[in-house]
Amino acid sequence: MSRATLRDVAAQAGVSHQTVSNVLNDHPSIRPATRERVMTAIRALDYHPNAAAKALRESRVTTLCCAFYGHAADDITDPYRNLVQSAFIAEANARGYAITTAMLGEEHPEGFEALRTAFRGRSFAGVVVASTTLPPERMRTLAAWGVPTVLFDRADPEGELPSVTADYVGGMAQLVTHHVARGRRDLALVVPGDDFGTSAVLRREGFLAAAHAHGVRARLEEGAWTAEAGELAFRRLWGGEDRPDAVLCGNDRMGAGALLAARTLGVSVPVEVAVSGFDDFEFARYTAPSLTTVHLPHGEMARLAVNRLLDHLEGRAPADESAEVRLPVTLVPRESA
Amino acid sequence: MSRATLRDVAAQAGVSHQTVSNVLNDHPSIRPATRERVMTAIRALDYHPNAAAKALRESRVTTLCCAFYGHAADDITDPYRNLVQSAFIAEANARGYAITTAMLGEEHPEGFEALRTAFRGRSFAGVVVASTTLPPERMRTLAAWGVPTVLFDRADPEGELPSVTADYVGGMAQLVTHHVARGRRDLALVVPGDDFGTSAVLRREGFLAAAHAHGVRARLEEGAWTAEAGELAFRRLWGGEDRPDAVLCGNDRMGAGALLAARTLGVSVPVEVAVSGFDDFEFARYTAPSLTTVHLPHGEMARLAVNRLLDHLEGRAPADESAEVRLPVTLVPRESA
DNA sequence: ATGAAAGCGCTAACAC
DNA sequence: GTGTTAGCGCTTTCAT
Repeated sequence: MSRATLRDVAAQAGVSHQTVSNVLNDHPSIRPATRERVMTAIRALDYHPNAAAKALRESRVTTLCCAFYGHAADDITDPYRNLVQSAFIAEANARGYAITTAMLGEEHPEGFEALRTAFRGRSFAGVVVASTTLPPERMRTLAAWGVPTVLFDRADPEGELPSVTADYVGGMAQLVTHHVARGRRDLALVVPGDDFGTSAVLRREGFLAAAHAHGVRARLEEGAWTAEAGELAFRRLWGGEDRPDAVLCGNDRMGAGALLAARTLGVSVPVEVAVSGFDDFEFARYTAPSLTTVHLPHGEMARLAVNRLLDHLEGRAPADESAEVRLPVTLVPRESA
Repeated sequence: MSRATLRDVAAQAGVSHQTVSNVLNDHPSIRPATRERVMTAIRALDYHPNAAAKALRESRVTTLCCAFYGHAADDITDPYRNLVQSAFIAEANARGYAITTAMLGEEHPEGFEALRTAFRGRSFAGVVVASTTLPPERMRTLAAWGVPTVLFDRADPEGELPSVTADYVGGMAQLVTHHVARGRRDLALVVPGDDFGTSAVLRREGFLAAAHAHGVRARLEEGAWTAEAGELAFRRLWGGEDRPDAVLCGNDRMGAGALLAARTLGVSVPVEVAVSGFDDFEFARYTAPSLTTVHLPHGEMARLAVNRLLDHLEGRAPADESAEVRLPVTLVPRESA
């Protein structure tokens, strides 16, 4: 039932186990007849090579790790993960690699230790870390550990680790321009504050710069990346005397939360206030009103990240290996703004 | 930088490599002093055991596969996957196993071959297949291949493979009772038709039985598990002369789609028609109106599935090993019904 | 073109 | 208690 080995195949085919190995690895100069005989035996015995033995002998790993970093509580339902992971898996599989997934966060530092152990123990060859908030110290640690890494959705401030990101600054600028073009003059952006996330910082900077360029008022309101945080932030903004006429949210989940708050408070969107998100996840179409947002090419980003990692691992890395690759984004106007 | 082996540690500690192995595996009767010396050497050399060598020697695998089955296009953004996978990973890690993830679907039959190859090649010890639509033939195949399997969200009609599901019938009954209690008398259920999914079949049966018990009208409208399908189904139902007064959807994504259709058509929910979903995903709170639904304990289901698989693999399987474990669900009334 | 020998890093036997 | 021997299943020399 379970195990046929190379030698079993060899015996069955009447050759040495070596020859079987050669057939399997498409070695040149195997006689077609031999090859055929071996293949028949392989099929007859339903032989499948033992991955561990192969890995051990070749000291070569064909597994990649896909690590998500964040607060478990916040991110466990984050819809962008599906898309990202699906693309990782598809792309890695296409290049002959398997994917293991890890969940990382400062609340569970043992996760990092486990990652290190797994890497040193040759359980995976390299990692893509998907996160908007990975602390720079962690990047330094990964680099120091020598783990081949590609950052996803987050650049390395030191420029040491390669990364794949989107044009957050440009996206925010497009959004601000859109709001201003529709007559908004008092914009508020809800984003996490000091969360180590250049992603948040860039969204903030893009927002402030664009608002300034247009000569409109710009203010910031703090909120985590969750729907609930968007809800609370909107309530705070609306609770004051001095209400903005557009509430931009750092992502779509927050946008959905803000829309709920508006609805609960009886605030008409987009008449009284415009609301926008960022990311363009599936349900941005299904909020009421539907959510104006910026589309990030998450699938493409994920494919790119995997390919950069694999190019590095397979030694065909380009010159700009540690650079940040920043993909363009597109404004998606809907009903909310 | 990269590799210290058992023998390096042994040399450093001045013992045989076996002793190091014994220390690592907490063998009885190692002198504390020796142990201490070995541990110091391990730390000094930053030694981490090679997973492949260990696996090869022990012919024991500590990786589990988490396979999602479905139309890639439909399911790639399915929010329930996050939750399920996070729970898989957390639970498996807690018991010392890693998780690889695979995406399966009939459009890519080579995925099944790859799964088989990986299993036979001892890349993973067992699999949890998450799917509402896995065809029974595939179950038979997995069973025939001898892959230790636990089905998630889908029972085996033959009762051969163990499964973890939720009480779809009971959930639908609760939902129907809820609608009827609020005066609805003409209920339509949108679910996939002949999709091999007992999950769909059970939802359908629960619906029909409950409606019949309450003596109200019940009809079926076909639609896949996506938001778009919910949208289209609602439009069809509303396009006819004979409109229902409640539209029950097979899941929340469809429910969100139905709500969008209602809004677009100017139909007031829940005044003119009630709408409900099933699953209770994050955004059920954020649709407008918020979506009445049935909460499935996905996290608990996932933990259970992993534990059943591991109990089986580790030989501490209970008597009812191949049974379906069906978890209770709870009605979550919101604004839409 | 094919076979024999060696060894990847580890653990399970048994000997000392 | 600790060391020696053997071998998990495979690929890489090197002979033939």
